[in-house]
Amino acid sequence: MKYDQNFFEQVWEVVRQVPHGRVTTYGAIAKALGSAQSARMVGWAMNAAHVLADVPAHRVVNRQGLLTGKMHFTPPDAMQRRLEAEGIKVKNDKVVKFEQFFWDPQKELVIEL
DNA sequence: CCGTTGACGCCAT
DNA sequence: TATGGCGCCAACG
Repeated sequence: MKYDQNFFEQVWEVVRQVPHGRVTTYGAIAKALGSAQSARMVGWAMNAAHVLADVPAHRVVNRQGLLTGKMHFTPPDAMQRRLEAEGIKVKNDKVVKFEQFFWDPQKELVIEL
C-alpha cells in the first residue's frame, strides 16, 4: 500500500472497487488497509462517505452480514433496497448467503492511488 | 487538552 | 449457541 491520504480516502478507495452484486465487511476493509483492529474506523469513514455518490456504502456490512448501517441511510430501507436491486437477498436486515457474495478486498483489491 | 462516542470484532462467560 | 465486556483509533464537543 502506498497511499498517504486520510484514512477515509483509503476506505473509500476500497469500497469504490467492490464489484456490483457483491458485498464486503468493515473488518475486511480495515485488514486490507493494515488496520485490522480498527474496523470501527471503517464505519466512521462510511458515515463521512455518505455524501459521496461514488462510494457504495450499502455494499459494506458487518461480519455477520447484518445491515447495521441501514439506519444511516435515507430512507433507512435504501440500503436493503439497493442490495436487492443488485441481486442480493436481504432477510431480516441480514444478507442471505452472505459468504457467497462476500468480496475479499485483501484478495482481489488492487490499490494504485 | 481530555473524555465520550461509534455503520466493529474478538474473546471470555 | 447467545450475551456481555474489552480493545482500537480517529473525530467531536
